[in-house]
Amino acid sequence: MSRSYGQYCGLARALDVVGDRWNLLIVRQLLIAPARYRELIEGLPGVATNLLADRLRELETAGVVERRLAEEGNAIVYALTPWGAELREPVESLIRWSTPLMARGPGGDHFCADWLVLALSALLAGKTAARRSSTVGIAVDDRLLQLRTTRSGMDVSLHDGRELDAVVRADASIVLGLAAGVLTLDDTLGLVDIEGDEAAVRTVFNPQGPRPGGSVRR
Amino acid sequence: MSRSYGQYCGLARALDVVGDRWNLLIVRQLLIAPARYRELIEGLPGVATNLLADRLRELETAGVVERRLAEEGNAIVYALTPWGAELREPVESLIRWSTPLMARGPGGDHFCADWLVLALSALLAGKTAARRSSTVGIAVDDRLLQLRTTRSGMDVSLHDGRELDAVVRADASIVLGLAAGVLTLDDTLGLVDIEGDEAAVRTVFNPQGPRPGGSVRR
DNA sequence: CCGCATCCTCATGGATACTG
DNA sequence: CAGTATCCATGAGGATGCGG
Repeated sequence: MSRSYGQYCGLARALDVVGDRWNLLIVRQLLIAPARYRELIEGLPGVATNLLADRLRELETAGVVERRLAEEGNAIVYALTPWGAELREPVESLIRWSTPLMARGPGGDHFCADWLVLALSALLAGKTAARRSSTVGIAVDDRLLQLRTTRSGMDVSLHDGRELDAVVRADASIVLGLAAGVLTLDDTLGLVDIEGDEAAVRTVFNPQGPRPGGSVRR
Repeated sequence: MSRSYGQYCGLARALDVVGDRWNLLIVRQLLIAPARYRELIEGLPGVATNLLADRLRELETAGVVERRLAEEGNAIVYALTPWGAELREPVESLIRWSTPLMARGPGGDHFCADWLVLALSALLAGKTAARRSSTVGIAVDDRLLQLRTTRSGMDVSLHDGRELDAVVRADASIVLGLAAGVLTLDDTLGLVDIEGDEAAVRTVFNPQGPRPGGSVRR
């Protein structure tokens, strides 16, 4: 790979830059948050260290990734350039497209709760009816994500320590089902733990409110 | 390649299906129009014949592509399944992202005017102010595309023989510049040929009308 | 002709060991 | 910790063959 398609076509030229194996997954990790080399290795199970180094160099010369110096000390942090960050749209489009593939469940695949940051962003965009601002935590495994809704839109990220109006705990596949609209909170009684302001959680995952006849837990 | 990432992540699973080299370009060709094997070879300069056969089989078993029998006779025609056609969104997102890469111009790359069907669709979506319905032809090299605008949106395809309100002729890079909003019709005096209803063309490429002080040709 | 399948060569990816 | 270096398996690319 790394060989150019040699076609004057937007898709072909885009793939010349990000079409090589692992490249878009590196972008995924950096869309979740800037990261150090070691964190990238951990967030990309299966990648070979030399490949990661090669890809980071290629993406840097292409203008997608940049190396920064960490605030504390001399550590290197990789982050997306502004143009690289614009890959959020195509990446989230692919995540939406993959819904039928995710419905099979995890199988034996690796899983990292951080990946849900992008999936939630992709699946909930434009769907959450935010009548009021709130910040909801999503706890999966031992990771905590946060979902902020405002009148102007929503934003998903890793938890940054701020106060949460509510916390939901559930398996990844449940969270994905809720976000994709395949499941409702009422469908998943007993599989989802809610602490705090349940109404805030419903605003995110179940805007139309409880179903006629559905019971509300807790 | 063709090796799975083994990650329970929408992006990784999407790339397991369409991330292999050539796969998304095959999808591109089929988004433009269903095609026969020979047409795919011609629209994918550089692909090896065995690779194309392999990829088509993989995409078929994955449920992205299907083989159909041509109306006349026993020829095989490849087309996208409904799920495969939903790749239009991620593909057009990547095309929008690639705008800086296309601004360099064609260089020595292959070019096929059909590819503009997707680029125009990606770049003009939501931008054309269609006060009235019209059908405009775009002539590049010896190919003719058509662009239909209605109040409900727009649609780009290969010309299907219907009557055209106007025909624009220009180089690919000019057409792309116009579609991306980097160029206006007034910028490109002498580089764009317009026959027929010029107002219909402006509705597509230059909704805000001629610039203050800009002159109108013909 | 069209629609592939085979064969061969070489670049690329994957795994592991190693180094500043 | 942040990468290189090395070796080997795999996959891409090109030419060619072959049945319908």
